[in-house]
Amino acid sequence: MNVKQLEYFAAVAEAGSISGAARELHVAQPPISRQLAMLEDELGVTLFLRTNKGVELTEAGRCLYQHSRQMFQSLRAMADSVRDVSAGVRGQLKVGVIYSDVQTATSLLKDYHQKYPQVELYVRMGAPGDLLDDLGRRELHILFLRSQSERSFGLRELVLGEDPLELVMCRETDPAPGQEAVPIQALRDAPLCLLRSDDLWGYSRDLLGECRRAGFTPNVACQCYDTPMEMQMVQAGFGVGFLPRSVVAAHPGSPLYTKPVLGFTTKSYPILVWEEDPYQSGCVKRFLELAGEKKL
Amino acid sequence: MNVKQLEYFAAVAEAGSISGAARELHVAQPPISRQLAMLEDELGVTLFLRTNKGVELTEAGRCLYQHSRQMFQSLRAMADSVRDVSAGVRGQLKVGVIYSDVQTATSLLKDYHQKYPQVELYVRMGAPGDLLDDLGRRELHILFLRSQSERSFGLRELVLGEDPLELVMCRETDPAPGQEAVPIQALRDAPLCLLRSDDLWGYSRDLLGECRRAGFTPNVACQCYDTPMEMQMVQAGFGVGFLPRSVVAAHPGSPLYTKPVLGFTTKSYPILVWEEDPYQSGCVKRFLELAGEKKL
DNA sequence: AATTGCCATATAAAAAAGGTATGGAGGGTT
DNA sequence: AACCCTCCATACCTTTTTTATATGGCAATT
Repeated sequence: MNVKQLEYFAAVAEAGSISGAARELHVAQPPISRQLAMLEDELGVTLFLRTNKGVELTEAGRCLYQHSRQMFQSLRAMADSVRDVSAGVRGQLKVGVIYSDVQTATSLLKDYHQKYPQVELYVRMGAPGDLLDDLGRRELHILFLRSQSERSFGLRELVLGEDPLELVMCRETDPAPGQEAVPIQALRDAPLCLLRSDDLWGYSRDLLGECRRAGFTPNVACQCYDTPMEMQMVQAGFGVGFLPRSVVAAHPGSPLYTKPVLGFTTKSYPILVWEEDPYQSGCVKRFLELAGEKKL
Repeated sequence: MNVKQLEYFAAVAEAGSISGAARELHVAQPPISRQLAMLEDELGVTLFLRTNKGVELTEAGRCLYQHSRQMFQSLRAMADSVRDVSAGVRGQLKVGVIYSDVQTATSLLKDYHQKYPQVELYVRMGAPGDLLDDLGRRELHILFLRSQSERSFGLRELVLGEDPLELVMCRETDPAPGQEAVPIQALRDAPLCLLRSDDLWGYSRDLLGECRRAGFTPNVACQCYDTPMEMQMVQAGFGVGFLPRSVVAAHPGSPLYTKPVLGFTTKSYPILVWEEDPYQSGCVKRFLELAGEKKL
């Protein structure tokens, strides 16, 4: 059974005659007769009653006609669907996001979803190491990370913005109350809650280095495995945290607030990370395009 | 787009390589390469990533693969469906039944439905004239009628059985209480409820002729257009009816009962009537076959 | 009786698909 | 490092399939 045979068949059914269908299809009459006969042969069924002024569908022919209409529609839908997937209009996009990039990610993903509403989005939050593992296993397409994550070979990245690193505190733990910025010396006695320094974020290390340069070793009250936990600890009064400003700014109702460290200008950069791959899926390509535009 | 192209494509997708699919399909490798390229060209889409040890589906390819599996299934289902319709295993059967044939019809249709459960049955009850009109308009395939209906040209019929014509009465109107059969003379004074004599049933006429031969003209209290109405009138005490025995026997709880007219042997024959047509639909053919077997 | 429109068949021409030979590319092996 | 092996793509030729042309039969209409 052939698509062309079905098309001929449907044309004959609609024209009510073989020669009529031939005129409609701009082919000669005998080929249609023959293809029809072959179709009937293959099915072992009479599809038309041949009368002297045309042909008439049998019950089986009517059945085939209905099915073939659906078949044509399915074929069109299939082609469209495939083209959409290829263009990145339809498909799947699996994204990993570290805790501190939630705001950046949700904002960009919102724009993306508005532009490509048919793409199924899968989003997971996690520690950068886990996310990078999943990226390597091709279980994620794109990660939202921070710039100081360690680089693996074959990964590409796109900087999405910049984010000053600031101290996080609440009123009770503020090491420099009333001041806009905190002098580094004010950290001499303030207990700190930092992200684990052997984790992929490097900025805790940077702060410690700054303190050492200022002549003291700070009091690290707690090492946190992830950003939300650090914020919880800071909020509980364990000490002063140190995070990208936007992370804290994203919780407007929170008692926490941030202040820059005087003279400390190192910044954190939210980045996209993905596998180098010349045959990237359409969805990933479109997403990266959009991210590139948004950044400009 | 071609079914063969889809088959090649699916085989390649399953084998993971073009040459593997070629071995599987017992064709050379280049034709498959070529058909695949043509399919990709037509869709404007890359379906496989060519690697050095085979090929790998792209997202679009995966999409096409899923669709094509469904497509193959639909094609098979279509062919099966068409063959079933042609064989009369699936389809529609539209049947008309006169009032007095309800028992015969339901019994035969029950057997038919048991044997061909996938056929959609449409059943309507009506006066023989209306049913014959619908048969002529091809809105019904088969009628259950009685033998004395007038014959139209091009109609065929099959006798399904025989049914003695008997008087219908209740205790109050019994013209020969205590007797097994009613002598014709007992009808001299009994009011009769008969089916319209110019209707297609002729047996009312036969009874009147019998009375005339016995030397009297009976008292026709009421002419009924249909059998159920006649039974209602008889039950209401208007008079004695005259119907095929099975019609009354089908109402076991009824106060009505029948008795033969002494010496009256004309019978009513339930028949099937259908259009003479060499290209009868499969369902009709199977139904008539079954009716023929049952009769034997 | 002749004409017309329809479908089916036979044959020749065109198109499509398949087969063979071959080359380049990337891995693995010696 | 040279070689071989597998895989895919291309070129070219052969076979098959499909189309077009010509023709005949059939039934209905003029």
